[in-house]
Order: sequence, then C-alpha cells, then structure tokens
Amino acid sequence: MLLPLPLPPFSFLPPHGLTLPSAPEPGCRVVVPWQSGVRVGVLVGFETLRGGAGLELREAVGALDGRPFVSAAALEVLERVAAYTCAPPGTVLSNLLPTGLNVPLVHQVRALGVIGGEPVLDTWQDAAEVPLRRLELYRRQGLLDERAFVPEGSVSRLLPLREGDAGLDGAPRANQRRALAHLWALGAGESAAALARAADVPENAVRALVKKGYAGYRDVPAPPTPLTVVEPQSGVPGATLHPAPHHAGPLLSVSGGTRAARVLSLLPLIQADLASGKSVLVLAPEQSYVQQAASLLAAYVQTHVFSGDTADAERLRLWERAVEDDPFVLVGSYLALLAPLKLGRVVVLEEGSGAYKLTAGCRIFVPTAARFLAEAAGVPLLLADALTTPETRFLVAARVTLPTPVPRAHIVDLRAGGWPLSADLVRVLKQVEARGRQAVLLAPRRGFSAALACTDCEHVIGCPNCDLPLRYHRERYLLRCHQCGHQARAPDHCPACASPSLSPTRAAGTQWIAAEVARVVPSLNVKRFDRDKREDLSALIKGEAGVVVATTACLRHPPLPNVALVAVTLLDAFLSLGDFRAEEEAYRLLLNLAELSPGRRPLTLIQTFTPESPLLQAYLTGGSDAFVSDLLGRRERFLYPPFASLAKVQLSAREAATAERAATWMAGALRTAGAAADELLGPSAAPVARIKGQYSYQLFLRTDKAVLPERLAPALNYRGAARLRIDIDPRDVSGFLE
DNA sequence: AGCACGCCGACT
DNA sequence: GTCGGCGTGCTC
Repeated sequence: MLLPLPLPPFSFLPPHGLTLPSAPEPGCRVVVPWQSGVRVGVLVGFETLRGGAGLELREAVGALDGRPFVSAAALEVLERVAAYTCAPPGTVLSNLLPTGLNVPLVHQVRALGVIGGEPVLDTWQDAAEVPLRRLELYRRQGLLDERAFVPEGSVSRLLPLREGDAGLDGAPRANQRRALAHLWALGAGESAAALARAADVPENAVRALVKKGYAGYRDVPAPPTPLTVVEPQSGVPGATLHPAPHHAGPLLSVSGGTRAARVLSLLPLIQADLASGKSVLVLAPEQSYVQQAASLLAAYVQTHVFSGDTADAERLRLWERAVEDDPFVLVGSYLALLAPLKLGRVVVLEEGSGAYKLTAGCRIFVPTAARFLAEAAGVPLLLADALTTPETRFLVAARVTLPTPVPRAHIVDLRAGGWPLSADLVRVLKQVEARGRQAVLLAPRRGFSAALACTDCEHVIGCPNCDLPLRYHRERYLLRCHQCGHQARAPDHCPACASPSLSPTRAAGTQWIAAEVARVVPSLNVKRFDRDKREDLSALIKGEAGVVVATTACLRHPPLPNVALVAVTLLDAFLSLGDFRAEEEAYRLLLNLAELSPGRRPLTLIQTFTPESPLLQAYLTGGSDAFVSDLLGRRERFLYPPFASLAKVQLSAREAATAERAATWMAGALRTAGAAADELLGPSAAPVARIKGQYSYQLFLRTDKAVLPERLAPALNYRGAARLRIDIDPRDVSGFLE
C-alpha cells in the first residue's frame, strides 16, 4: 500500500474475511488503519507471507474501488519517478496524484462474534465513538467488522408531494396550480425562486405550495458534477495550420511558430488518435497555457481541462470520465498526468518551461515524468516548444520546425549610456504615443529597484531572514523581500553609517521604468502589470493606446491588438542567473515575446550591455536550430545533462554551523561511496545562503547516469540534525561554462 | 507529512 | 506547580 505521505510502501493484511482471489487489484484505492484513524492509499502490489511472518501487520479496512483508480502505467510512473528522484514513493504519489486520496471518509465499525461469552452483533457505529484501545483490542481478536466509504453527496431539492386537489381550487390560486403542475412535470426544482421563474409565477405562490404541503424540500443524492465546458476559440491570429506529419516513432519534437500554431499543428495526429478510440493527454506548464490550448483544441475535438483550480468534485468526475469509452483530449497541468485515460498519445507543450520543475516534494521535471508515462503506456510522446531543449534534441531524431518569421529587431548598446531608457527607446515611445499605438516594456523584476543602497558607505539594506537585498518599492516607500515576504518601511538614514543619502540601485523594476516612461513621455497612458500590481488592461485589449510596463507575467495575459513596440529594458538581467540553462531560457523568452502580439510583427527593441552575445546573433538571424546544436555541443564538452546526470544535495539548518558540518560529513560520505574529485562539487554555501531563517549548504554530484544511484546512496541513508533535500536535474545550478 | 513523546523555559 | 516551545522518532 502506498499512502500519500513521504514514506515507502507499507504492508497490510487483506480486509477481514477476505481471501486473495477476491482482493482488490493493484491501482485500487484501499482504506487502511493509520495511527489513530484511517487513510486512503493505493494498492501497489502483494507479497506472500511465509511461516509466522507478518502476523503483527494490521488489516486493511476495505477497498474504495471495484476497478483500478490508477492504471498499471501510472503505477509504473510512480515507481520510476521515485527511483529517478531518490524520493520516497509516497512523496511522488502525493505530488502526482492530487485526486481521490484525501477524500472525506465515513469509517464505521461493529462488534462481531462473542465478547465475554455473549454473542454480539452490534449495529454499525462511527469508529470515532469507540475508544481507541477497545478498537485495537477487538481488531487484534478478529472481533471487529469495519467499513469505510465516501459519503454520497446530497443536495436539497424542492419535490412535489401531493397532486393538486380541491384545496387549490378557485381563481386566486391559479398561480399555485400552475406552479404545482410545473413542478410535477419537472420532477424537482432547485429552489422556490427557480421554480417561480420557470413557471412564471410570483415566488409567494410556490412558498404557499410548500406551506400547504403540496411540495417540500428533501435531500436527494447529488447529481454527477458537470464538467466545465471549454469555450472554443478559432480564427486565432498567427495560427495558420501547419500540420505535423503523421509520424509513427515514439518521440516527436515540434518547434518554432507561435504557441497557437504549435498546438494546432498537432490536430491531425490528435484526430487520428481519437478516431482509433484513444484519448490524448496534453500537458501545459501553467494555468493560462492550459486554458489557451484547451480553447484552441475545443474548436475541433472534444476537450476537457484539468488543472490547479479544477474543484475536487470535478476532478473525481474527470477520473470517471477518463475510463469511459468515448475518447477525448484532456488538457491539463501536471496534476492530470496520472489520469486513467485510454492513452493514445502524450503531448507536452512548452517542454522547456522551468515552471514544469516541481519546487517541492520529489522535484521531478514534469516532461521527464511524461516520458516515463509514454514509455509505460507504449504510446508516442510529442514535445513542443518555441525552442527545443538540448535534452530533447539529444533524444529525438524526428522533428518538425514550424515557420517562424525573423523578428524586426533593434539592439541598443547600453555601454554608450542611456540606462534605464535609451534615447532610441524614448524616440520610439514618442512615435507610439504620436500614432496612438501600444507598447509593452519588459522589466526584469517588479518593484522599483533591485535594492536601496547607501551612496556613502555602499551598505545595501538586506532582509533579516534571507541573505538577499530587500527590493525597494517606492510607491509605498517600502522595502520588501521577494523571497520570504518580509516587509519594512524604507529608512531615512543608512542603518550602517547613518548617512541620509540612500539611493536605489541599478536593474530597474517595473515601478522605476513606469515612472521613467511617465517622465519622458508624460502624455502616454502607462499601465503596470506584475505580481504586485496587475492593472486593468481591458481598455488596451479593446485597442486603446498605451504602454504596459510588465514582468514576464504579461506573457500570461491575453494579447493586445495594437502593439507597435516590444522592448526588453535589460536583457542582461535575464542572463546573469549563473545557471547553465540561462542562455537557453533567455532565448526562449525572446521567442515568446511574439505571444504579446500574435500575427503581427512589432518592433522588438532590446537594451543590453552585451550586444555581441551569440544568443542575440542567433535570435536576429533566426538561427534557433544551430543555437540548440551549439548548446548541445557545449553540454557534451562540459559533461552536463543530457551527457551526465546532475544531482544537488542540499543541507539546511537554523544554525549555519550545523548545516555546514552536515554538508562536510556528506561530502566525505559521498567520496567514500566512490564519488571522484571531478564528480563532486562543494560543499559550498547556497547562492542565497539563508532563506527564511534557514542556512543552506549544497553539494553537486555530476556523474554518469548509470552510477548516480550508487553514488547517492549515503545521502539516502542520512540521519542527522540538518534537513536534507535531494534535487535530481536541478534547475538552479551556477557556474557552468565559466 | 502528522502525531506522539520528551525535555527545558515563562507564567496563571 | 502547569502550559507550551520544538527536537527526535515512528508510522504496516
């Protein structure tokens, strides 16, 4: 039994009085006693007990499902992800199966057999009412009958109770007669008001019926939750149909084009899958992409969505819908990964998106889990992105490149001055204003500036909990930590030297850029759009002139119709992340800017201190293909994924010394387990040494895929004072290609 | 992850 | 004298 807890599988005896042939199948949900109550887990397998072994095991209470709740392929994915990420299988279950395991349960017991010489057959009662010790005693003696089930939901409905009779005769009661006739015809009404509306009578007429006993409110079983209808969207600008060719191989990569074009290119493949009775799982990294892809597909094929804000009841309904015969497309976030579809194909949209990396629990990169799923189910996997990841390029021979127009771009060299708004940018903004067009300005961060620093002693005001500068938000004269949320009023004097000359540092945020724009072109309608301040852009969506100063959050906003300029105010800020994927992600960001005005080609103005970077050269010449090949070549030379496996081992504690001691011990243990000098980096303090009051030290293990589990063995057995976290394929790795 | 047990500091 | 902080250990 696998429970959604950070634990390995646990064994239980079959439910009382049940022998193996009738036991539930693997994949079924089973209720088991757990600590002082019960929990729902997934049956993952059986073991045969020999001799007297296992007598101390507890009995399962019973199964919730007659047929598997998750497929055999899903169980295989759970197991593989657990092995791959070095996480307990239960953690993986709780991450990837957010449906049906934390359902409300009714747990009932009754005494059975002979107690104290007296034969007893009690009635069912709630288990919580029986003292725990007695429950355990009866259980051990086999005198307890237990059952657990999900209570059936009920709703209150207005039902007709009596036919109309003499009591409703007469002209004054015509409305009541009409309402009652209507109710009998309908069978049930949602409420008095709803029935009154449907029968076109005053609400009081219905109330009178209830009062006189002709109708009444009764609890009836809740009808099945309806599935959300996806609004189809067609005629999307820039989404000319470029169908991907029919392709039989296990892996296909689609790159280039716009997001909509990539989704629509899959249609012929998806339609063929549906025609053969198979459903298609389409994964997207974010809520807004899920909605967009679903709307596009819903115009052609039966489509349902499953994502973070799908309610529990609807999730369960989708799980039921998945096993029905009628195939469909399920578009969802990673939460949909293990839906029990009759799979024909797995599609991963925006496969390079960092948002696919789970930030807690098993920390799997969802496209990797999707690959495991496709392999376990024996279906093709399709990976799509504006820019193919080097990992995918390495794996996939078959690829489709959709046409991508070369951008109309202008690079501004900031070394000649002009930061934060160069003369060129100001000039174009004035044109935008003069012609009543729209512009989007991309800033690297929200807030006003990267920090507030003293011009006398260069002291930077930092967060008391984290090893980071506090971001300056000028609007409310606030300092705020973007990591832990700590907030304080900006001081008047430097806390270090008491000088009054505190000033914002470079790397302007949305506030600063917006203020600059308002200063240089005062007549422009300036809106801000970031996590702090999501101004209403509906007037701009209708075509009104204006400038949006935004973080990358604007890529999740519906596009504007009249964009003449897209500006990246400081490209370098997206590159200085020190990660070996930073360049790839910055390039992907530039390509994704096309989503701000699909179907049009606004001027893209990029301000940078490094205009000669290969990334910009590739972008300007449409050299994505060569760029990815080059990245892959460098990954091979420096032995980075996919040519080696990378694991981050992080140790954190409240006391820095505790974390450091644990990390040093770990380094020794890893070396003893065979990690060579060139395989082990660290220990070193994490780039942000302290987060939320916890100090972290980290080690990197970079080694051949085949030996990684063996090399990591000591980490898996670590029992110590510091908190250990293992991240396989980490996304934040500094110090590559330097 | 919960939930127990257990050991030290500040209070009605 | 108790309440309550969170460190350690266990869950079939």
